[in-house]
Amino acid sequence: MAITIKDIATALKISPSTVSRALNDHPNISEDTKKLVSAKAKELKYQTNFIAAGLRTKRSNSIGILVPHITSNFFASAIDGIQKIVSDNGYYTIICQSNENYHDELDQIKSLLSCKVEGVILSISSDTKDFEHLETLQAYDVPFVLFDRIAPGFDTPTVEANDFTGGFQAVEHLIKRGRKKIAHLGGPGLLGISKSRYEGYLEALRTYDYEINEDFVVFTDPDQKHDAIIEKMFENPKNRPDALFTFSDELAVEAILKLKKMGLTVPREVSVVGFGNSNLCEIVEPNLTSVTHEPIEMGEAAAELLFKVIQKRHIPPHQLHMKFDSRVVIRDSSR
Amino acid sequence: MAITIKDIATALKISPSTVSRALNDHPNISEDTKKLVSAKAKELKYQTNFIAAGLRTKRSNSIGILVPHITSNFFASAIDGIQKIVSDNGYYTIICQSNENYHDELDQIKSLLSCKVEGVILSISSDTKDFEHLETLQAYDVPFVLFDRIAPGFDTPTVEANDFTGGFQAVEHLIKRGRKKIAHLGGPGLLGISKSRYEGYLEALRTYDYEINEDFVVFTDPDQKHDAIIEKMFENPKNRPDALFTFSDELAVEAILKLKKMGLTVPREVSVVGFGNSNLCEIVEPNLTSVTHEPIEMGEAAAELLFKVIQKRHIPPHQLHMKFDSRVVIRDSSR
DNA sequence: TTTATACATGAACATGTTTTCATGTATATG
DNA sequence: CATATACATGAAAACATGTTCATGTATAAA
Repeated sequence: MAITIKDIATALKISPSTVSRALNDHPNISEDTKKLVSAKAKELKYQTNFIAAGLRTKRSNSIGILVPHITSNFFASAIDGIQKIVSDNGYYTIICQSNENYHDELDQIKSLLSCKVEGVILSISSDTKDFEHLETLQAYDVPFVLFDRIAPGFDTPTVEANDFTGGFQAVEHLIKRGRKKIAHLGGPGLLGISKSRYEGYLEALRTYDYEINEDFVVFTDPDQKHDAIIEKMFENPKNRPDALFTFSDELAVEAILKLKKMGLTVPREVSVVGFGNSNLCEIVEPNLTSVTHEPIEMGEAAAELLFKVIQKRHIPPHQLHMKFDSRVVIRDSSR
Repeated sequence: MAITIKDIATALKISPSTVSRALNDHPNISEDTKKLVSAKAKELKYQTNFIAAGLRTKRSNSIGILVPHITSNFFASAIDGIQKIVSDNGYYTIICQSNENYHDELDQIKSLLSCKVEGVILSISSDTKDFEHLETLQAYDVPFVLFDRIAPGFDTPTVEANDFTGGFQAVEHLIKRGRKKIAHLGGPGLLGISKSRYEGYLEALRTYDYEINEDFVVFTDPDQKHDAIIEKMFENPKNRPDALFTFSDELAVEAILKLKKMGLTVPREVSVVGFGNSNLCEIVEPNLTSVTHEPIEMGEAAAELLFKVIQKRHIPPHQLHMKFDSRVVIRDSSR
């Protein structure tokens, strides 16, 4: 049987209230009894029952994290960053996955509400078109921070990469390498980050007076086979792109593998630039040039923002919507 | 303000007890009132307060997962498998990382105890020498399942890969390819799985009457630089291994990259076999031959076992300690 | 001496649910 | 008709904690 504050109370012949206050370092309690209580607590190996405490205070000491999937370099590392801050604050995390699926996302939000999490860090799925569930969060007064993939029109902090400039820089880099026909393999069409990276691509082309060729742009689904798309994009020798900027490193790797299978050499015939600067970059051959995307720093920032909201501390306006700038890490795939 | 069972009760002019029973599908409640209650619950968007329910029932509807780190292909996928079963059972998970660090592991166990998780799936860190914290779990009557990396001598279910036969098969494969001097880059020395894979390596050598050369075996630390180790192992042309079996795919990839830098061709001069059959295998050049290690299936099995213990259902002895057999997936790195 | 004030503590209630025990009604059995 | 039984429900306790309110003591101020 687990021991409670009552046990400590009877052992010391004082009231449970005093024990509770002593443990919570309440100013009304004398130093003497505080010492007595904490000594006894240690002796009896007392562990706070967070459930009971939470029921009373309506605080669960937990926050929820909802991401599309944890088996992804970016999100796994982001969670890493979040958890660091969260445990520093004495909280714990409940991690949920939406599997890039709107209905799962809804369910998970509901279950987070049932757990009475005090806040949520969330990255919307590529399947999500409407945002009623976020309104539900607001209705229940559960603060949340939108992470990486943000939903527009909510008065809540956001943490994202500067996808636009990231895309711009990637393409600018290819242009400066002398590439003339630059293609783009985009992400899921519904996602804002897909659009932003694509806009960056477009803007770079415009800036350098490049012609925009719609055949050179394809948006992809996450669970789709991409081989055929890549093949189609590069099969015509007369009108073949000589460079490719992809939405993610994963896509870039797929592309490199496929291009090599098609007998095209990277980077000589086709240069490739990915997005994410993940560990894959130094494994694939040739090593992949990529745009940085800092999951750990972004995760930490998101968690810190969330705690500021939870603690109702003031957030200076310029910190409310954080954009992490990217840079291009040049490797062999575009040299 | 969140809606409670009382709100439903007053709205329907019945008692909270009836509402509770109706929601929990208690047999004493008539079908009519059940329908009435669930309709009202839906109308008011009632969400069970798991905290309050948990206080009463001493059940938290949560289980803990404690792994060395979630940013690893294997553990991320394992968590995926676990979560599938867990959410099917109406539970949620609290995921903690030990960062391969014994003290963090202790802390996390304590915090899981405070959260009153009903069970724990855990994979010990490579730093863990003693197992007092597991005795604490037992003392508090919290059931746990040891996952992948097991601690010896506990009367609790275990789920692991058959690392011994995995190692054996990997090396047997290299032998059958005609390799004569087979080296082994092992995992952290304290881990049972490192030892088992190494034992499999040894046993294969013995079975085929190979000489055992101690210079060809090195155990590695997880946060150590491995380049120097690999260089040393292969620098001497007179006594250079012609094959390498590594503890993990990550190590194998590191080895392949380093070997190529050293001007050695894989697989002609050195064949390499990894362990894990992760997504890296088809990215690295040449594609990596590897031993399968099924994280999703193992995760599912662990979760199912844990629920059997939690529900005090009988576990047939042969299911108590599950070993997942591996097979060698042959790719270019050993062809 | 009386009154105010600070301080340390205890009694009792509140949190939202589940569950035991009690209760009342309707039906079946003797 | 009286009693037993099943059934549907309500009242109240229980879970472990935090917190409000009350209380008593000791010290300081008038």
